[in-house]
Amino acid sequence: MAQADTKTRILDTAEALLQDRGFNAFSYNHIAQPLGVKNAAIHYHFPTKTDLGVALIERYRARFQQYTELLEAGEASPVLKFEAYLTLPWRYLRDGGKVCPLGALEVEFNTLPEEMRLEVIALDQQMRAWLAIALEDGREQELLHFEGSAEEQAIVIAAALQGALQIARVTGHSTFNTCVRHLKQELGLAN
Amino acid sequence: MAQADTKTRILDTAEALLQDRGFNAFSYNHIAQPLGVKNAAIHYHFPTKTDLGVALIERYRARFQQYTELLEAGEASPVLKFEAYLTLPWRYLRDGGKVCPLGALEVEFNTLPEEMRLEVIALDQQMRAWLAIALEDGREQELLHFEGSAEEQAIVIAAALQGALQIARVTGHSTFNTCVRHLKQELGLAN
DNA sequence: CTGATTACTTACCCGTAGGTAGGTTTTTTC
DNA sequence: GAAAAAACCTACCTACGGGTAAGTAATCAG
Repeated sequence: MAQADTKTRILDTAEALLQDRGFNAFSYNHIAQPLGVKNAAIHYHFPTKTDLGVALIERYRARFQQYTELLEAGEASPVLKFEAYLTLPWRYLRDGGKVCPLGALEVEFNTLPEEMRLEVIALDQQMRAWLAIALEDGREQELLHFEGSAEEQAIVIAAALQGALQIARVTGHSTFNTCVRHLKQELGLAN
Repeated sequence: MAQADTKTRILDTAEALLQDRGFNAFSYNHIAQPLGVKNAAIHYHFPTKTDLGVALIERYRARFQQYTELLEAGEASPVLKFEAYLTLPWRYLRDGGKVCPLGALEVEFNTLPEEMRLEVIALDQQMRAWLAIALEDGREQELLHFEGSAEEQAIVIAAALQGALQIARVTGHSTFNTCVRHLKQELGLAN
């Protein structure tokens, strides 16, 4: 816990690799080298790659939790919450054309160890459940407009954003912006 | 070219593996074993994995080409074309919870050799361009309703389907159906 | 000041990945 | 029916994957 926290730097590097290349496409050495450390050092902090994967997803979850708590504490409006949700993939795209971690993990889902799968499911539900509540609140306050259940709407939004991030890799960033604009319009939001 | 065409069976197996586990997560042995053949046999037909990958995507392209030509020949209406487009991911999902090949390849895009990347881009554009034309025709004939350009609409549809297939892995098949229903409604289609 | 703990390194191990060289069998071609 | 081409198999190679054991340097706790 002295020099800039190696454990955190490992997670940071692994996270970037996950969203850049996928979980199966990076190794302990891919993490170790940029940190100027040997791969055994990674094993010291995360004995197996499964451990690392689980820790990664748990950190996403904790971060999302904090993020939403901050929004709740700030009495954010449903519209702001929705836009805050959009900010996440938007940052991924801007930060080197990264992809949504859930998308990456879901594509490789059948190769993941059970422990990681459970975390993926938990993260997916956590995020979409929160979005659904925000959407429902927005509709009740007549700020957002849509038909069907809020859960269904949340699925469509999550799916579109996830897919858009991926397609943006081959078609350019505008793809993502197009999707966002479309989703906003659909919900009756300006611009 | 005698006993059921090994080359085709290799591509079939590789295709299933790609959509089940991703490109980096299967090896020549994963293909060879179910075919009752040694991995050198795969190398005989596809010297490198890149060759195999390129051949795979080219086959997707050829198949889509045939599929659309059939629809054009049958004078399919824009609505039928749109529904035919929906059929593709729907089959993937039914066929063992597979994922859209484009989604899988895009997630791993940064790990793919240049030759494969070019094919991915070509497949992506081929599919979305065709969809866009169908959508535009549908709007002109007042069968489909949407705002903005058809290309943009095609992006949103492709992204949503792609993402929905992935999310369906952790949330169940209904996720995908929800998205499809939503997209149809949005275009002004019944059911 | 010492013993224990933390955070590593060095030096391995084994399995698998993609790939190759050369031989063998089967099929085709003339 | 012989030569040639196609479709493999055997046996291997090297590189890298995840992972481990044992040692070391530095810090910390009493």
